[in-house]
Amino acid sequence: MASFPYEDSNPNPNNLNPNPNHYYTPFPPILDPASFFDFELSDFLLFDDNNNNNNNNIVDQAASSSPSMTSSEKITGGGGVDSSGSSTVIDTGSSIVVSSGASTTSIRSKNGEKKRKGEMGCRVAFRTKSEQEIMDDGYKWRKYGKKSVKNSPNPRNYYKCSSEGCNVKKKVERDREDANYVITTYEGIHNHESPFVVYYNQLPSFTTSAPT
DNA sequence: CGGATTTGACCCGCGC
DNA sequence: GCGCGGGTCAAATCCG
Repeated sequence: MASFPYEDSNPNPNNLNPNPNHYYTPFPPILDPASFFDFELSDFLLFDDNNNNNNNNIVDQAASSSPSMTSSEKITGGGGVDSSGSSTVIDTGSSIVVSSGASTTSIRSKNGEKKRKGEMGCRVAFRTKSEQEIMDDGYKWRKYGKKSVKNSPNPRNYYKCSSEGCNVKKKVERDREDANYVITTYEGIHNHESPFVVYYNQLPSFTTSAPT
């Protein structure tokens, strides 16, 4: 497997992950994504709030303008997450983008105090070809909102990680151009292990090392 | 019956 | 200042 950036052993001192004790992205170390996920991984999108002022448009660009290769070029060329850029490309035409979360947009917490989105940690968006919008990524999510999106016939669903004390959120929406694709955006970093990982590590026939 | 989901209302930032 | 759009809340409802 190409080197996904979700491993916590990233030696890069510029690693944007504020919490090196956990996975760089919300993904558990799935050994065989093709079997674990019932969808075709088609397009990863990179957010780089530090280097790109308009990073929020990346999803829109990838969603509205069909060629997914453009997003790949952004990632490899920008190298916002890892200057080497090599870890961002996972497959031809597919790329992953992780944001450090430096957005200045304020959000409101329950008690009324404001937080910056940047404090949410990294943000990861990717597009997948799937009939299902709900993808089991090993974490337990609780739906807390649904909104129709402008210029899109498809609603956007909002989920929070149901683990206590974990503020990771994800948004799921269908590609406005191609309903066969689902755009998933993760915000924040889990402060706990994936239940899948815990279970996985307990299996006697497997160790923590991932196969090649 | 308890937890998850639904869904309309509400809040806030931003652009005009 | 106002309207729009995105994001969140929370009561009602659903479901196992």
